[in-house]
Amino acid sequence: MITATRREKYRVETRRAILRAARAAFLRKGVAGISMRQLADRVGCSHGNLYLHFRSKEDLFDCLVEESFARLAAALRALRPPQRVKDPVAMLKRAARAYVDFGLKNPGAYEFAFILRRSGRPRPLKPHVAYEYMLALVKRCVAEAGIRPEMVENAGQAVWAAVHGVTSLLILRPRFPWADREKLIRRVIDSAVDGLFANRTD
Amino acid sequence: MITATRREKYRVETRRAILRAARAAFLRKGVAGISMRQLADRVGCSHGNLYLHFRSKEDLFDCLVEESFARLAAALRALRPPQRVKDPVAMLKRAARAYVDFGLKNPGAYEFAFILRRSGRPRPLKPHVAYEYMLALVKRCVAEAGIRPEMVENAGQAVWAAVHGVTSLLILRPRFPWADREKLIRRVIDSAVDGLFANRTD
Amino acid sequence: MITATRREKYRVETRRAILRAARAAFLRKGVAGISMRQLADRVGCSHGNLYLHFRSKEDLFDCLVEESFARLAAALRALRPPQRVKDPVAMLKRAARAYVDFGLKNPGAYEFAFILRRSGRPRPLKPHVAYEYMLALVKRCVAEAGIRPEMVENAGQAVWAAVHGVTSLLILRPRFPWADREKLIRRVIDSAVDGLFANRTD
Amino acid sequence: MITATRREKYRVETRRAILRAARAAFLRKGVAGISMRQLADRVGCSHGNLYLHFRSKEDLFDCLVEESFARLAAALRALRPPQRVKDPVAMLKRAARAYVDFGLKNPGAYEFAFILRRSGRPRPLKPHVAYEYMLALVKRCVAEAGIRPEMVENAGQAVWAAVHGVTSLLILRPRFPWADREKLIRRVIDSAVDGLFANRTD
DNA sequence: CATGAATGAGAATTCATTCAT
DNA sequence: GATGAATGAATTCTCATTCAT
Repeated sequence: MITATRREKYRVETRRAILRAARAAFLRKGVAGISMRQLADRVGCSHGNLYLHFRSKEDLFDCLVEESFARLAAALRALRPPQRVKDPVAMLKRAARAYVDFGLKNPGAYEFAFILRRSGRPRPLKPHVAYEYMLALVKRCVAEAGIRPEMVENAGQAVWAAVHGVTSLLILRPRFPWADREKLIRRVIDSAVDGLFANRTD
Repeated sequence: MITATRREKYRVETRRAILRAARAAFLRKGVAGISMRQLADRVGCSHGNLYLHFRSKEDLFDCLVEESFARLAAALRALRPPQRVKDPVAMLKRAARAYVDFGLKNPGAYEFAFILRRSGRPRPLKPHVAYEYMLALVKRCVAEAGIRPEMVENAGQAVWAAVHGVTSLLILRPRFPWADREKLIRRVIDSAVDGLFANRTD
Repeated sequence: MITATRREKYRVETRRAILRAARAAFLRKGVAGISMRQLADRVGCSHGNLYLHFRSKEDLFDCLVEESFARLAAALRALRPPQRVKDPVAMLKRAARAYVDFGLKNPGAYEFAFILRRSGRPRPLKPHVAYEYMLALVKRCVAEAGIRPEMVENAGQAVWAAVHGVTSLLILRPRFPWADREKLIRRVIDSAVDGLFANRTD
Repeated sequence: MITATRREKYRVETRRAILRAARAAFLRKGVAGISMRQLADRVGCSHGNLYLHFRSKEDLFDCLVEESFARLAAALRALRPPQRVKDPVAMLKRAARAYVDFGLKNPGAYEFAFILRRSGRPRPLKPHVAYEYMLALVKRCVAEAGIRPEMVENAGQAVWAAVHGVTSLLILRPRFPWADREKLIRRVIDSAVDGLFANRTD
């Protein structure tokens, strides 16, 4: 029925509007810093309405986190799949860059996904698409360089650590007098990736 | 007077007990997730009592942060001062390592210093002893390598970003299947520091 | 819509009930002597509910003050407008009498308007309809008597002071052994008004 | 014993210091606006100490009120006793003026004595020295003028009402744009006193 | 005598959530 | 489906008061 479809569409739109407003509001004021009432005001609906779309504030928060992961996955999927890459080193740098860019453009999502703790319950041990994607690229680099196969995981984790470091610092301390964000990001990525191919004896 | 001394001692002990309990509680539940009343319960005193030692919840949090910075500063002061170092590159690596080690041994302190936010407002811009210490070392490296003086700050920040990355990931995700923490730390540091001396054209 | 109207009506009723209870409670216990919780108990609703109608306790108090002024204004508007009065002296006495009568018939309103203070801060400078009305009458008397124009304000304030004196004393000290309230009021007003036309050299 | 005397002296001094500070503080911030702690700070002693001199905050307040009455009585006693006055009319005006001056110089005391309500308990029906003093003067005027003896009380109350009016208004509304306080006071008093001798038929 | 640590009741206010309309 | 009035628990923080030292 058309009516049902329309309604459904409307429902989805409202839900999206809520999520969008919540993302922005939580980002600026913090999760605890925004009330359901204030959120409803920003959405332009009654606060009671929010409960027709989300069971609770926590549920709304959970949806945002999930959405965040989905966004990050999409950002990485927009790059060429690792298997078809010709220059894996360059590609690894581009992937790392995409990761950082995602974090800076979606700081709220990044915080939800990689920084914030949920009060009480332990963080779920989800596999990170991002990490797995970079790991796949690192594997592709094995042939090209002196990376011993047993070091692949370690290498991938090192790259992840570095990019996470620059991303999270830029997000958490936006007012620190960073010399040049652009150059900083490039340098961190270059060092981390190039360092993979240095001769190590450990 | 003996009485005064005893009182003072008692005061300090209570204050410490509060700080200890607050550190643990804030870490587990988040700053916004614990109320002064709950905190008082954990300390074993009345909630009004907390306000005899700290002007407000925010003040209490700030004290924890400051304490954390002080601990980190002490850990770095145990190293040789930058001016007297003979091999600054090696020293930079050792400093970075000390930084990571401090974070892993004092995860709570590290979180307070570099990860947690006061609810809402951005944290004031305090100088980081850690960053400044490493920056001083990077400056000492200028003569040795191709670091252009105007890039010193950028270089220091890149090193900080990398070490912060590995430290915070290891703290926040202790159950992630890290391949080898020891090697991971070394690799991140080596890459970050060695990367400073690579030829760049940016 | 009927529903909306009903709701609105209900809202207004609740608001009125709160104002009524607050007026009584504040008068008996003082503004600082009644808490929002106690007030809610007297109204018969939750204390949270009060905040749906008034932003704060201060706001509630201000509404009561404003209401009082409005009532007094209405009482004076029932008299002939100053411009059309033929015998301004008699009219001034009648206005003064109306002022006193209002105070005695609405002691609560009078207290809110002219006696009670918001805790701490001085009350904002509102124009007093009562004072302005009497001032206008005094101006009309200028032609008739030896009141120098530059003394008009002073004269008006003197009349106000006298009528306020008798009104407030009768309200605040109802059990004082007043000889004869009626004669007292008349005497105070007569003296104050007649005194305006006495020859003074100051 | 000398020691006991000295101690007693010290005690009295401290008590006085507390009363002095309390009078000033209550006046500026209101009774509910100052806490015992803040008061102790202003006195320069511990808050616990206050309780060695006054059983409670209310007790302290009561003492202030009593002191206020005593001060007013002293201010009036400084004038010539009514019986020995030669020109009772002039003296009545001077007494009225002394009353107003006392109020303006001790606004806190005046508020305590004549304006404020105690929460709950009704105001004690103490005889007012001030009123009685003025009443005595009015009696002395009887011979001089056409005041019928049975109107003496009424006349005295009318004068009191007028002077109370100007005093309390000047105290409660210090920011009102009074034209000229000095002339206002004089006019109110003159009108009230002179009005006593006007021919009335009531 | 004086101190000040401690208490616990209570202040104003905000919040997430429910539910009759 | 949407509204918004109502709730009551929870929040931070202040206060008068007590009492061991």
